[in-house]
Amino acid sequence: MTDGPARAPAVRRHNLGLLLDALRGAPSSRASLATATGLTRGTVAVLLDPLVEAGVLAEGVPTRSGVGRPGRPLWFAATGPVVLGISVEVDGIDVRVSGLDGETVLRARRRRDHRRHPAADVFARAARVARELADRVGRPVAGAGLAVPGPVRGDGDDAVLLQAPNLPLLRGCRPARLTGPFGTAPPVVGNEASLGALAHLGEGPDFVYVSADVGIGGGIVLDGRVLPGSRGVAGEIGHVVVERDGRACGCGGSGCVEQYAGLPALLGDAGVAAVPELRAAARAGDPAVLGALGRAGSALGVALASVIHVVDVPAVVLGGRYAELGDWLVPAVRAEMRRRGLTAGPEVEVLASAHGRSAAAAGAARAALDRVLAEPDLLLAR
Amino acid sequence: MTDGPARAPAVRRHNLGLLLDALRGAPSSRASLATATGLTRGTVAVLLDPLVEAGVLAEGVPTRSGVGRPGRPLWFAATGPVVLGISVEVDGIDVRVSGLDGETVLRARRRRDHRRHPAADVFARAARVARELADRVGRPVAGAGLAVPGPVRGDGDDAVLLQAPNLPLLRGCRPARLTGPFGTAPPVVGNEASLGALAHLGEGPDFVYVSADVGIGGGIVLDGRVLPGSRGVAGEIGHVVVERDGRACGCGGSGCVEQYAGLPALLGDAGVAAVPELRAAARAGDPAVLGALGRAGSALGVALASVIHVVDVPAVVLGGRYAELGDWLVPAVRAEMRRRGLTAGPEVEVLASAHGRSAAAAGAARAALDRVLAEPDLLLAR
DNA sequence: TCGGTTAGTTCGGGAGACGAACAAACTCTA
DNA sequence: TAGAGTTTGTTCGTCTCCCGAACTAACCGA
Repeated sequence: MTDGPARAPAVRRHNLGLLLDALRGAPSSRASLATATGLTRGTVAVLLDPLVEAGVLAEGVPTRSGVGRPGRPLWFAATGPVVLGISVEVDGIDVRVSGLDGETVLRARRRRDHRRHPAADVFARAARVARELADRVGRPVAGAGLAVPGPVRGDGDDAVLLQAPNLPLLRGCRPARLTGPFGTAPPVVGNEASLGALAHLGEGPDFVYVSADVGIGGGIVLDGRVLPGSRGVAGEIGHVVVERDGRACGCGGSGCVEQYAGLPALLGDAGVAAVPELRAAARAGDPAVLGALGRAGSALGVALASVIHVVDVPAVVLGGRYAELGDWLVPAVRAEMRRRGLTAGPEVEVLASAHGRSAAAAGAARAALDRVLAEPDLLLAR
Repeated sequence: MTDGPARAPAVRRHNLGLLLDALRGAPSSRASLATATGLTRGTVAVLLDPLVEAGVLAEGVPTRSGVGRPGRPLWFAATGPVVLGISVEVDGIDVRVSGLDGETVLRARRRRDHRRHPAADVFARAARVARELADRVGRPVAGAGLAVPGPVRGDGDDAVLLQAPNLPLLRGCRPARLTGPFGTAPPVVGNEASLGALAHLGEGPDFVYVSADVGIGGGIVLDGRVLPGSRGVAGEIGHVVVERDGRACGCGGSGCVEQYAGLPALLGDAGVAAVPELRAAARAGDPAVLGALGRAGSALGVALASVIHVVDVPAVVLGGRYAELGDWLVPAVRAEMRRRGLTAGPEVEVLASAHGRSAAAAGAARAALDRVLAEPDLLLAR
């Protein structure tokens, strides 16, 4: 409701969003929803009854609890609409189907090298895979989120993928037009790291997410929303400087964290070829590998100290391939940040992502869910 | 309208805010406001007539323009309510009185060393000075903004000044309770650098503001609002790292920009005692001083490159004492950012503040104005 | 002087939330 | 076991606020 005049329906939409948001936590009766949201019991009934009618919400038997007439709990129906999270990656497609309560219903990963395929082909295929999965679930689709491997500007059908370092053929395309709509609306399109951040909202409404893949990406979540940036490239934490006259970087600068804590740098420093190997050596106690991990974590800690001084969030989540290396990186990052006046633990928490490589699809589903619950008409349109 | 249920009055408030916002630009007739906002002519009249009645808005004579009945322009009355911007600083109080159109009506600076005075005394005096100024203007006060020299957590009466490096006696106080309300509401309380940023909204809705005084402060403005931070200390750009093993900093870390581009570092490097002297020497072409300015600007550019990679804004404004040194700092900052892949000019603009030392009071007035226009009931309450 | 056009006002209607009243369902107590 | 007390869900009248259409007012041009 940032722009444009408000009319009566906007009030309904707002209040319905409030109710669905409250319902996200646990099943509740109309009366408890009323006290939770500040609405009247009557209003709650008027707003939710159409959704019960439409099969979006299910109504349980009265649950006795203390004195008075017991309330009948409402929850998101197990046969009601779902949202899709779709992540288009260099080497495949990752899809997740979630219920409106956020629970994962089904997930799948299809491996395929996308580097030689044109944008229309890649996104059409992604959409097909996602729709097949939804068909298998047999529940209507209320919306979708689409994670893409590069910065995005604009929203919905007009969203354009500005560049894609690892998939040059996708550059400049409009992903939502290539997939078509899901339910009645185009998918929410976002950068994979930005959307990946959203998968970690359980950690709180404010945090920084840093994810390593080929480069270092990230997302900054403030008040439950990802910082978009005016050109769609916010959260490029890989190019935060840790040493002004340090190693040359592909961006043209020198001393960017990516050159110290990026996967290529880390693997090179450790003298191994791939992450699983690195993990195994670290677990075996290889001192050279442990040293490399400590140095990478320390560089990351320097960069994150800068970031946190700027955006002031109380938590850091390490994701992507970093998640697999959390046992060694997290302590190193913590130590460096503590050294820089940010008391890790009570003040700034540092932790490894529990999602790992599927964070983008999970976050895309979450973005779709947020959209649908904020725009509940999408649930009744079909 | 982030939280809580929406009722009919919220719609009115929203739409009235929309109208006043549209009116901020230039006088407009009811009909043109209607087309600008998407409301009906009738609705515009219903919403604005009480404000005309109350003397907040003034109505002009019909202005003939083309065919048809000419509209009667409305604007913020020159005798209507004003907002106050108050900045409490180490060495004095800066106050600005602004009309609802944002025009400055009156300003004043009272010098006084605050270091030995307790918080209650300092803020009571600031409030008295501000109220005196408002009395002299003879227009009612609709609201105020209060800039304080340290990080702030909370809002309104509950806002607490977490610390004040240069005025230790103010630490932990609740400024809004010490000044009392202005109009019917407590002042908007914010950090001087955060609010100072708001003074530069003319440059666009998204930018980074960096201000040097004793330390380096800053504010990040996104979509016209200052990033608050979860602990009230967002925008601490002074502690962005430029050289991980560089000079030790008071924050406990090492290599923070503040140690390279802060005023003490800059003056020490240049071998002069104060900013005016520095300016004079630079203007005279003193090579040592020019070198020091170049080095400081370059360090600042490194830090700002990091910041911009994180928050992705298209402009940087140098304020505080930096503003006076813009002629030499701006080119150095630009050069360093360009070197790091951020094309200064078209992509990221770098410029010096036109407000200089009065930015905090100006920004505080702007914050108050935004609050009042978003909550137009404040205009009718008195 | 009379259409054409735009501005401002008035009035009926609709959307949506509130509050009070009421029926339903359960617990507790005498 | 009956009734009092309590809480839930529903219904209905009322209020606020907006829209759209109709009407009057004011100005231009032929």
